Amino acid sequence: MPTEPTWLSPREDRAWRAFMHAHHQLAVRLRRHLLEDSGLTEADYEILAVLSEHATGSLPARELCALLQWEKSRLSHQTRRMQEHGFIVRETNPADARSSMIRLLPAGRRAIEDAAPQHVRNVRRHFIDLLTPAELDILTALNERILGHLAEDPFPEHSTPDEPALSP
Amino acid sequence: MPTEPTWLSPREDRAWRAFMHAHHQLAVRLRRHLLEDSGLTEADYEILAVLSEHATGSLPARELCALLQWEKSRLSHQTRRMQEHGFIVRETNPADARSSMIRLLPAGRRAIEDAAPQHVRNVRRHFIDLLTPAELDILTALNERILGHLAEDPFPEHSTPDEPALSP
DNA sequence: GGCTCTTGGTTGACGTGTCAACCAGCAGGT
DNA sequence: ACCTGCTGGTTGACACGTCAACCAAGAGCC
Repeated sequence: MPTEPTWLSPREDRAWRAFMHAHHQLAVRLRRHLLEDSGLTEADYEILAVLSEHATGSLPARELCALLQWEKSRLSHQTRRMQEHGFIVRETNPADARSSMIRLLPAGRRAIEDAAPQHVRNVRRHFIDLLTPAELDILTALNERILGHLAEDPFPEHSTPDEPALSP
Repeated sequence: MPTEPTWLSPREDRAWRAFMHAHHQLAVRLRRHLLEDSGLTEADYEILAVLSEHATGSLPARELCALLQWEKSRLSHQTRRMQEHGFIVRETNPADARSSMIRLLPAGRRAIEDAAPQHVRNVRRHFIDLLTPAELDILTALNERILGHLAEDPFPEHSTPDEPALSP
């Protein structure tokens, strides 16, 4: 039987490059627009978007992590910076002394409310408006298939990094 | 006339999230595989791939920049690191004393030749194999449309950063 | 109560990418 | 020749994300 070819065919290669490139270029463009007309980073925006969608404007860090699919250390660094900018505060959770609550401050709410409309316009301009509704649905289906496959085929976990597994 | 809605519809939002997420998750996965089974970074891989495709194994930095669509400073940092790893050397270009040539070293060629087959397998496993040829072509067309739009609608250039435009 | 295990979060170090500044060398005009 | 501008490349400072180590507080069990 023929083994799988080592290389991608020109057509496959083109598909692969287009896929990676399109996303990357689009992400770069949107980041620059966002930063230029609102001073927010993509990371800032994501945090503020999630927080502002929650009535209380306050979430445990753990939940933020889960919603954003971020590593906890990344969230910790990011929230420290945002606290210095006055967008949020980290306060201790009375229900669990280990946990910390991330609370949206007025400055943070103002920032996201100022930034969001223009950002959404840019998403439309560079993505949504280029596709018919049917194409949009196809694209969603294919991308979700890729995501689904990644989810059900997890990365081989790195044999717990904490305990160094020594024999004294 | 109805103005454009400020927010994305649920369907649009889903499409947008799937697009961004699928690419990001896939990129993360491939980076981890690559690093784990060949010790190469994505950036290393890209450089080595381009160099190894050229018969001479040597290119002016400027051309590498253009091929990879990288910033020149990024290339400079990256090539310095890779020179320290012994994958490449930077040598002066006899034809133009400003320019520097990036030359692939044997260790670099060995590295890319060892890494490529497994990397291609991973691209197939997590991307190509999930799609029928027809779907692959559709996806290519849509992604290339997005790329084309970005290309013909360039980011408003930042009023030349170098000259500070002062009035003495 | 004590003992261990787990969970939630922080920190520091490191590799990477971007930006602005800088510098040397080429090119064009006079 | 000279001056001016442009081009190719390097550097340093900074923001970001990942990893491993660490710490403190809960949970489970004797």
